[in-house]
Amino acid sequence: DVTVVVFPFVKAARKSPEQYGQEICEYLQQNAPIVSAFNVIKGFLNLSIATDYWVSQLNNINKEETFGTKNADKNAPLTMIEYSSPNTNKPLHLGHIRNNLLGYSLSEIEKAVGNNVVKTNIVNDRGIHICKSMLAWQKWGNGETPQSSGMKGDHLVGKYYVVFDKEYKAEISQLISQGQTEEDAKRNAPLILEAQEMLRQWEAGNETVVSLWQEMNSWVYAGFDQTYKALGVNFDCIYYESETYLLGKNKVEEGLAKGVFYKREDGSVWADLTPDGLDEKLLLRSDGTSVYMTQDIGTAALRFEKYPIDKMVYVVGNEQNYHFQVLSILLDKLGFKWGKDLVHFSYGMVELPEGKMKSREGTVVDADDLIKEMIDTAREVSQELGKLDGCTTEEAENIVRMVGLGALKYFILKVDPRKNMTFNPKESIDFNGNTGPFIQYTHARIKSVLRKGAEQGIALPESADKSAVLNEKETALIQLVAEFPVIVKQAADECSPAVIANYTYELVKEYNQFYHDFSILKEENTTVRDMRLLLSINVAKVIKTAMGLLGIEVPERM
RNA sequence: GGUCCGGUAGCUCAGCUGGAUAGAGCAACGCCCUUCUAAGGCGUGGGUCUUGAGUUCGAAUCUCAACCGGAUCACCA
Repeated sequence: DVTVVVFPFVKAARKSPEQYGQEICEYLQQNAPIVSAFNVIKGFLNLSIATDYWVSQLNNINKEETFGTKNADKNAPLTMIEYSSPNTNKPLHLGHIRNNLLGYSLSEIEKAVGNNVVKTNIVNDRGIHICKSMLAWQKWGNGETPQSSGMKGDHLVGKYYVVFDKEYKAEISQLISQGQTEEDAKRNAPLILEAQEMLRQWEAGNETVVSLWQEMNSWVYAGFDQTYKALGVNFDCIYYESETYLLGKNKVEEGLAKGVFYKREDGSVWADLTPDGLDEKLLLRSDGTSVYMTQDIGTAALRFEKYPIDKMVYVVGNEQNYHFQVLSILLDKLGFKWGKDLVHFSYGMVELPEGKMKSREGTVVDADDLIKEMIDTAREVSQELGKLDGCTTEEAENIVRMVGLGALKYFILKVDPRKNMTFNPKESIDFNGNTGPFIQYTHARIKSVLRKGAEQGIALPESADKSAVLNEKETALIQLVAEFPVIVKQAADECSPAVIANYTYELVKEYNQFYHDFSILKEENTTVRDMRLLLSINVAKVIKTAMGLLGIEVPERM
């Protein structure tokens, strides 16, 4: 009799031959009544476990200049990633931070798997919301500027957006007390009428309005640049809605001519998506002006004209799932072959313990405030622990900045991007446990060992000797390090920086145990010592590379 | 109401392409610095993986249903 045993090999990659062999043997003992087969397999596995297997793995790893990161050649596929897309009427907040970090990390990961990447941004620099800030500034600003007030430009403009909202609400409640319904009051309040008039003036090219608009936007851009710089994100090309919002109209007109869309009696243009299981969608208002969707069609067309894009990724919150579903179908209907292929990287919202952030209710976590708080906390912790006592102020500040930002970025990137996440401002972000600083600390520790080694005249090894005997921690570490390129690939496939974050944590945890249990420089057997040094060097390299993919810097000491 | 997403320890999250005793961190308690950085390591307690059926040798993982929570369905962006 012959019994065929099918054994799951799926997880085999993460286990050593010893572990895996033992598993197979145990399984067979329990499940397969074939003693001879059991013995054959056992014998085979014993043969396959060469003593120098893991050492040679380590040497292979060491030969790779970088881990899973290649320099893309010109012919490699081009991925365009859009992220950030802020409105220019208020400063960036925690939601934007998540968007920015995900977008940036995603582009780094795309590069790491060999693609060319163009990072882009669409700035919503026009519309009624900007007019609200402008109007409030005109009425109550007394000519205040970033220079005169010392305020960051985006915060200044945001302040007047809030002022508008306050005054607008006051008008509404007054109108309601005069007997109007809430709906009517919202529509008839003098302030909103004035803002709408201002938007019409802007579209008509009124010089005063346009120059005010330009001035206030320039304040905002200066502010945004500062925040982007602090966060360490950047863009290869930036699109402005004011320059692209009319372009979609042509495409819609073409679609209308082709009979893809239809016009209603009042002159508005619609797409009928009921065959796709969706509703009807407005594309041009009855007065001929364009809406959000029209603009996105135009911007997409513009981008594809300029770049040979193979993959277009929109990093936009999951509240816009419907929008991108529709956009994809519309582009397809218009005959753009890439319409169906666009990727909406739909990330979850950042929520506070009491619920969603609402800018109107002032329950937003401001990006600049948060960044500053994180760095301040890092400074306090460092001082308490006396970690940076030997450093110059400049060095210390740089390290403190890296650690504070590392804590913030890792906190956000370690969770699955698709899921909503909770941020509790009262319980500030931790510096212990599964955190950015924990990982940075391990890197600094390794660097410290290497420095000490150099001081003692121990040369850094080029390769490990095959006679080195490995302990369990060491083989586990080599396995983890060797796995890194697979992880990067997986992160790219799943569009998930969190995969890299969680892997790095696992690696670092393992290294800390090793570090605690075994000494490196004090090891008397130089073969073992060199192997450990080589292992440490490679762990540090992986940490640095992996954190780099998350946009997190790692210090040499901390 | 239609569509989509989620529900794992007190809290924040991994694990989900089916596989062994469901893992971390935080919080609580206890231990370890004359030894390469204690932002570290070790240990203890803490679970009906929302519920119920189904498929399977085997389900946190796949299917269906229910319950709970969120998003979305604008002549806003």
